[in-house]
Amino acid sequence: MRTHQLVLHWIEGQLSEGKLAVGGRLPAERTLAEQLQVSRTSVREAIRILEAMGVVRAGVGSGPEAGTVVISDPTAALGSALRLHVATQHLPVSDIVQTRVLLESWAASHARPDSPELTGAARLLAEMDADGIAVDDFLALDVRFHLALADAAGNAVVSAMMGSLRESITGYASRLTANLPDWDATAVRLRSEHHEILDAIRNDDGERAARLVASHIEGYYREAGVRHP
Amino acid sequence: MRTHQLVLHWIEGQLSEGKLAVGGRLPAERTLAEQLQVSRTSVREAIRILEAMGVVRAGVGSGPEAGTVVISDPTAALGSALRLHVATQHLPVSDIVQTRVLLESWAASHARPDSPELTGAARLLAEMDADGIAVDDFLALDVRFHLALADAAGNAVVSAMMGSLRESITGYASRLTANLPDWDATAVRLRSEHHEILDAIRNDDGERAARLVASHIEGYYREAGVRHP
DNA sequence: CCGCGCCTGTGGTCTAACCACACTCTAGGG
DNA sequence: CCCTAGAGTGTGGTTAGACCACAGGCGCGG
Repeated sequence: MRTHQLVLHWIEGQLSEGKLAVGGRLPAERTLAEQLQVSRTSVREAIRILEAMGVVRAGVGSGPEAGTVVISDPTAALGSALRLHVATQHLPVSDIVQTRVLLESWAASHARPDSPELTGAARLLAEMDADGIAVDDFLALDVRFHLALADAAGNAVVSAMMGSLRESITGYASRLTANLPDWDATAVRLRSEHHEILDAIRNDDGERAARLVASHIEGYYREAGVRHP
Repeated sequence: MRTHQLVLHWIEGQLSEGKLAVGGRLPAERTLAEQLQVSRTSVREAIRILEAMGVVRAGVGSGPEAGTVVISDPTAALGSALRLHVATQHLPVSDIVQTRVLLESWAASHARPDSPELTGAARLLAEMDADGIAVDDFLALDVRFHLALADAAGNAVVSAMMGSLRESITGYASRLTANLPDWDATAVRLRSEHHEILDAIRNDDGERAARLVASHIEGYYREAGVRHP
C-alpha cells in the first residue's frame, strides 16, 4: 500500500468512528505526519484527494477559516469526476442527459408539496420572469430552479447526483443556446413549462410533474439539436 | 489559483482537445514539471487527484504497465467519493438504497433483451445456484449480477452510478446478513427472484422487470431491518 | 546463440527549507 | 486607562534535491 493511502485510510477510519465529524479539524499537516510516521508530502497528497472529493477544505493563515476542516460536499466530487470523464469522451453527453431526465423525473414525482425548497423555487421563477434578463443569468437561475426541485424530494444522494450532472455539462449546455433558432421564443416556453411543473408538484400531482419535467428537458435538448437514444 | 490546479487544468485541456486520450500516456512527472514550470510535487498532487478520480493509472518501472496512462473508470471515483461521504454520515444509507432502487428499476425496464450482458448475467445466476456456496461468494456474485443488469441498459452514467452506489455500501450490506433470521431461506428466495427478473427482461416485459427489481431490493433490506422513507 | 548483469528511466518517498497569510499577543504611545 | 502598531506564532503552499524500488532494454560474455 502506498503511503498516502495509509493516511487516507486513517482519516476515513476517524470519520467512520465518529472521532472526526463535519466541522471538525484535522491535525496540522506537520503534526499528522509525525503521528503517522510519514512525510508531510504523503499527508498532503492524502489531503489533496480528500479536498478533491469534497470531504475537507484547506485554509491558510489562522482563525476559523484556517486549517483543514471536514466538510461534506458530495456534489463537488461527483461533478468534477463526471466532467473529467466527459472530457475523455468515455461518458457520452446523451447518457448524462438521459440520466438527468431519470433523476429529475423521480425527484419531481417525489417532491413534497409543502417543502421549503419549493418556496425558493418559486422565487427563482419570479426572477426569471424579469424583462430583459440576460441569457446567462437566465440559465444560471434555471440550474438553481432545477436543483431546488431535486432538493425538494429530500434524497441527498439524488440531489448530489443531479448537481454533479448539471455541473459536468454546464459549459456544454451554455454553448447549446447558440443552436437555438429563436432564444426569446424558447425562453417564453421554458418559463411557462417551469410554472406548470411547479403547479403540478404543489397540487400533489407527482405523476404529471414527472411527465412535464421529462418533456421539458428532452424538448430543450431536441430543439438545440442533441440526439437522444 | 493553486499550482496543482494549474496542472490539473492543463491536463483536462489536453483531454478535451483530444491531444490526450484513453490509453495515452502523460509525460513523465519530471518532464511535465519542467514543461509547466512548476515543481514535481505539484505535478504529483494533480496526478494523485486524477488517479483518485479514475482518470489515470500510475505504474512504476518501465514497459507497458509503467508510466502514467489515461484510463476511464468513473465508477472508482464516484464510489470512493460516496463511501467517504457516507463515512461522514451526511449521506444516509437509506438514501443510497432508495437511489439504487430508482436507477436499477430504470435499468431493468430499459435493458435490451438481446444484449450480451444478459448472457453474462445468466452465467452468474448459474454459479449462484451451486450447492454449498459461501455467503460472501454469493454476495459477490450478486453484486456482479446486478451490475450486469445495469450495464444491459447501455447507459454509461447509470452503470457508473450503480457501481459506485454498490461499492459505497458493500461493507454495510455484508454486515447486514448478520441480521437475517435465516440466510438459507433468504438465499433461496433471492435466487428465484433473480431468475424471475432475468426472465422478465428477456421477455421484453420491462415494466414487470422494474417492479420485480424494486421489490427484490426493498424486500432484502426490509428483511435485514433497514428502514425506508 | 543464449543468458546474465548493468544501465536507464519510471513513479514513490522523504527532508529541509522558504513563502504568504491571518490571527494573537504585547509593548508602546496617547 | 485604552487603543494601536508591531512582532510572534502557527497554518497551508511551494520548491529543490536527494534517494529508493522497480522493470524493461541493452550489451557483454559464455
